[in-house]
Amino acid sequence: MPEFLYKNKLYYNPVEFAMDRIGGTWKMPILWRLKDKVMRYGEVKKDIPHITHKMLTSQLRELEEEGFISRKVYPVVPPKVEYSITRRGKKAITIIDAIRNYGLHLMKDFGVEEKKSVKQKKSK
Amino acid sequence: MPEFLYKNKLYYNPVEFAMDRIGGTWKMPILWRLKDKVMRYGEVKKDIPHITHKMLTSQLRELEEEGFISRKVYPVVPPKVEYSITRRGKKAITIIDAIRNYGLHLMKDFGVEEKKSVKQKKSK
DNA sequence: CTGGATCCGATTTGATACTG
DNA sequence: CAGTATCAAATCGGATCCAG
Repeated sequence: MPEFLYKNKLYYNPVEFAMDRIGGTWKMPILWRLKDKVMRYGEVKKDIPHITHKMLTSQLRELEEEGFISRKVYPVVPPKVEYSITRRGKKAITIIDAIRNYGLHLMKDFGVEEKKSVKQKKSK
Repeated sequence: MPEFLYKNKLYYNPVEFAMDRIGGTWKMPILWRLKDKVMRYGEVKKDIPHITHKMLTSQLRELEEEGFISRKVYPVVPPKVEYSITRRGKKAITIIDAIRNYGLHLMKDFGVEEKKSVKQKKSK
């Protein structure tokens, strides 16, 4: 089994490495929203209603540090900050799209309905 | 944003649903090993050296409960248990393969060597 | 408006001991 | 050999307050 270190953490396979970069609950949803538009902090926050302030800032920070998005600060008052996707981030969109489609397939397979406020199973 | 319930947990998108089924540190590596062969508990354990006994049993249990693998117990002493991949698990292999390839791409992009050599850490 | 820091409970994971 | 139980450590996430 291949194993390697990155940022002082030991990884056992490429899947784990990829998931540490763009995995977790929020990174993919954030990247997905930035895939074809520049957005301000508040816009992203509004677009992902359930994310907390703490999680959004920390996840944006990590995505920026690892080069998936870029951050542009306008020196105005009040502050204005715009986030946009980078080339590396665009590459991630490809796999996110694949995972998303697989997720939709799985939901169907498990009989889960993708509808707001509806919590029932589909009869087979 | 679509949202739905499954097993009393609230999901906000298909990606999150998929990752909850086959994500985490160990599920994909386990499925990957079972993709074309039947293996006993001890064989999987040996093949994934760093996984702890507790994590392997719990992850195998979850994968079984959600239909990605099946478990066959031989009523002998000492116990013999074989794990094999199901149709649903095979479907997962497709996306795992894609994520794995993306991970390899990312590693190259980040300049990480897929060898047991110790790579230099980056400052945060 | 954006972001950082702190407290703290919840969840996850590892180590270890025990069982048939 | 395969699996279960328990305790403790580590990590994660939410709420809240402060700052430029």
